[in-house]
Amino acid sequence: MHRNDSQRPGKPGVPPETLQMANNNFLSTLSPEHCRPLAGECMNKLKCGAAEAEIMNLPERVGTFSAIPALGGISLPPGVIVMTALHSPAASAAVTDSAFQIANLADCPQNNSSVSSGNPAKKKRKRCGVCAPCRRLINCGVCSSCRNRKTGHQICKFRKCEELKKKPGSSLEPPPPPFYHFVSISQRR
DNA sequence: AGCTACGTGCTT
DNA sequence: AAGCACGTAGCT
Repeated sequence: MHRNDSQRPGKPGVPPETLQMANNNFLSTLSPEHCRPLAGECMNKLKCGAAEAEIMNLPERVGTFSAIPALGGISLPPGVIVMTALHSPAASAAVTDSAFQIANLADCPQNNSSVSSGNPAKKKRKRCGVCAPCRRLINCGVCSSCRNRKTGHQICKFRKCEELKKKPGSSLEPPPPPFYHFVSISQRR
């Protein structure tokens, strides 16, 4: 049958083609469960252990700024908007409320120790983790890459990183340095 | 050891 | 040019 090897069993009655892509395909919420999609793969896998803990604890800690260790646990009045430059993994993780920041964090060069030196020439590139395809969590199951998974060894076409689609040499834009993130502590009073 | 998926050459 | 097939890097 057409059971794709990458489709999770999920609901028995639902054929793979009718997977609610909009629901689970993106990291819209932050929970360990959501971060454990098919094939045991989760974007860049949140390797920053401490930072991950910060993320998970965030909801309980919003309100005072103890949620941002980098700020030293400062308490701020409601309505204050904090602008953080995500240079510090800890700070970025603490203010994270979207997959963008998570991916950014996991993808930060400081944490990329795998390609640690030597010849960058022949190394495999890694997905950026922030583009729409990268944020997609579930294979479509119908594209050629999904169907030819056994022989093709390619990721679902809808999940193929935009950066990896480009030729290795053609990354015109250097990575944007600090990514400013606005946090509204209390939207309204 | 096994799996996923990037890189690349070949085919269409 | 696009798609397919294969080797293998990188990771668990």
